[in-house]
Amino acid sequence: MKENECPLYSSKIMLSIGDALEAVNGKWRIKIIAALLDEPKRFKQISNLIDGITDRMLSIELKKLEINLLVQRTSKYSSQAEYELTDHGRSLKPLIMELMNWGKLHREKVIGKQEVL
Amino acid sequence: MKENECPLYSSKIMLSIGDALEAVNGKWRIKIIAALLDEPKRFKQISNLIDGITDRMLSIELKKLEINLLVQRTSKYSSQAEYELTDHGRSLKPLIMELMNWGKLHREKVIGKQEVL
DNA sequence: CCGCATCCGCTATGATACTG
DNA sequence: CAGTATCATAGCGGATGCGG
Repeated sequence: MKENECPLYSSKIMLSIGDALEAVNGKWRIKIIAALLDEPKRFKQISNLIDGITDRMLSIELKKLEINLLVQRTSKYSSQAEYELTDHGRSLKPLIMELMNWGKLHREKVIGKQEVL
Repeated sequence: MKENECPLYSSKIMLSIGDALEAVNGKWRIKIIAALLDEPKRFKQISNLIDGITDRMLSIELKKLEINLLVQRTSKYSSQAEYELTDHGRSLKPLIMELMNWGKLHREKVIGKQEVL
């Protein structure tokens, strides 16, 4: 039975979706990963790329990403730490691409036409 | 300039990601869409497919999905309403597939190996 | 300047009971 | 069956300020 053809609402599927959401959900984590997709960056660089994020949230979310083995912190010296994606983190790239494309589409279709959400 | 080659952290990209996340974020909305991917369903059917969701949350999230034009409610009679995805909602299918596959991978790689998050 | 901790309000989510 | 109303609460996220 091919995975992609089996009932979309099976509980195994829901479980997988739940797992993925847990690792990645919230306002910031996807954006942090997107910011790191091309190359390792330092705290402040990431912070500058993500509009609206506070140091506090960036710090917290980076930690969660480390726990989930998506981001690896390479502390050279103190105050010189760099953050980079693990291979596993990089495996999110297709997902992020999809999200990006869909977001563009969604903006065109829905946002702006109704001024809400 | 090809979209997939341009800097991943450009603010336009971040904006798209933000738009997508807004439409879809939270614990439940992706799962609700997944539950509706194959065919229209009624309130209770959806609720039964999504482990842990309460009537209250399902009601609230369905409303948000309607506002974002992802789900359409076809009220036949009262107490016989059906929910189905709009075309726009269906356009999330590749994203959900990606999420699902990645979630499976993530569970194998990370969850269970460390019992956390 | 870099990252993190404390304090705190607010929003998202939950439990439960109720209505048509 | 298909929701809504009320109440409670954990965690998110912002402001600010501390310690390298």
